[in-house]
Amino acid sequence: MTYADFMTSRRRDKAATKAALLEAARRRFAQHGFDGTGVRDIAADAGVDPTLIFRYFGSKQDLFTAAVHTEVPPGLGRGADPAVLARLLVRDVVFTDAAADGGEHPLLVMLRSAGRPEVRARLREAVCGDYLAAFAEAVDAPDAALRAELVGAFLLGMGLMRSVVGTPELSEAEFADVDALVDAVAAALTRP
Amino acid sequence: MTYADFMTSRRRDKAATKAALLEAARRRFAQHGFDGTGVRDIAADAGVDPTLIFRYFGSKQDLFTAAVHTEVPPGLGRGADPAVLARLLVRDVVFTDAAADGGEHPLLVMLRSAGRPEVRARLREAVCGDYLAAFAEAVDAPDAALRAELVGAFLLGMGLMRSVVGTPELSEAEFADVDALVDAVAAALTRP
DNA sequence: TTCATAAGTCATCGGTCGATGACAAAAAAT
DNA sequence: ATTTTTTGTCATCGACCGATGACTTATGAA
Repeated sequence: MTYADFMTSRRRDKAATKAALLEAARRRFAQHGFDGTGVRDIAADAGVDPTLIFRYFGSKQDLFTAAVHTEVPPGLGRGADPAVLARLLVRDVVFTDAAADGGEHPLLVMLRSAGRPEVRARLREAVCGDYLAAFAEAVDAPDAALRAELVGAFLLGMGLMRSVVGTPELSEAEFADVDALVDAVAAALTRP
Repeated sequence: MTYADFMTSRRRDKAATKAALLEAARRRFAQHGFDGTGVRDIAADAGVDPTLIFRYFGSKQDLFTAAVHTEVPPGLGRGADPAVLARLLVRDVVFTDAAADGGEHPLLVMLRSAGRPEVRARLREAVCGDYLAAFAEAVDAPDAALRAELVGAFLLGMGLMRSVVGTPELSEAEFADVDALVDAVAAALTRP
């Protein structure tokens, strides 16, 4: 049931309105970036009056922040094997189903709006703090941090190829198609 | 000698003005994206009147197109070893000196403005046609195209980590620091 | 020196943007 | 049934943006 359908049956539901705005914002921001998206666009997608954005979120920037707020790392335990960590992340964030999960992954959404300094700072924070730290700890080498960043580069690049560049093979691929190759790359980067 | 210095000594030079606009545009677009950059910003950086953009390039969009116009692939010969091809590209496009070369590499500039459909189309064209094709030809495997895209993802991801995310190790690294690791990844992806 | 033209400047337009505050209507409380 | 509070709507503002056309000034040929 879409939000519009909902509004025809039961009207005036603050929580549902906010949720609809958040999902619409995530989609718009992911596709067109922060600057390329207007509050009127988001509101139209959500079937809602544009001014509700300011009432409920304060500003367009605050709505963006709320939309890309990522609930920290999933269940990636520290100290695990870096290669399985990489495969886990590829499965869960790179090959996440954008249609099902209420929009694209926050990291990719931020990536498309990285022109804004605050967004870039938050992105760096999320990538380095939440994700790369786990890798760097798990790698046993003098240049562990560099290797971790290279693993991150590979994953981010895959997400980019799929959702931004739209390269033919990767866009259509399933996780199983790349599992072995991801494992090989992660092994090459984490085993000295 | 900057353009401003030039203007104080010898004035009214169409070619120099166009060049200054192109360089300023490349820098601004790379840092803030197409939507985040105004014609007045570019003109101010170039020390030039904003209306000259329209006189010399037609529109902001046309200036962008001219700024990211990439002079096709460098000297990457077909049929070479994929691993040395990868290292060559990493050295020449990922680790290109943004300060020296008149701004960032066109691919990264486009990446930051990928919200616009025309830009995304041109980016896909450049990535797939000019770069990945050479890889796919050189790889001898049934899934050569997919492997080539994964190599591309790795390179693009590295560029992104350096210029957008600003990850600490990769941002400060020299080509020599990653040469061996890049070679290892390329080998893992291209040798079955 | 004069004058034609190339190069740069100025004033301004219409449109869109984010944001505000006054207002209307629907639920909920009394 | 009346009042209160929540939820959504409307009109509009000031700022900025890309773009245009008329105007001014420098340059180089005659």
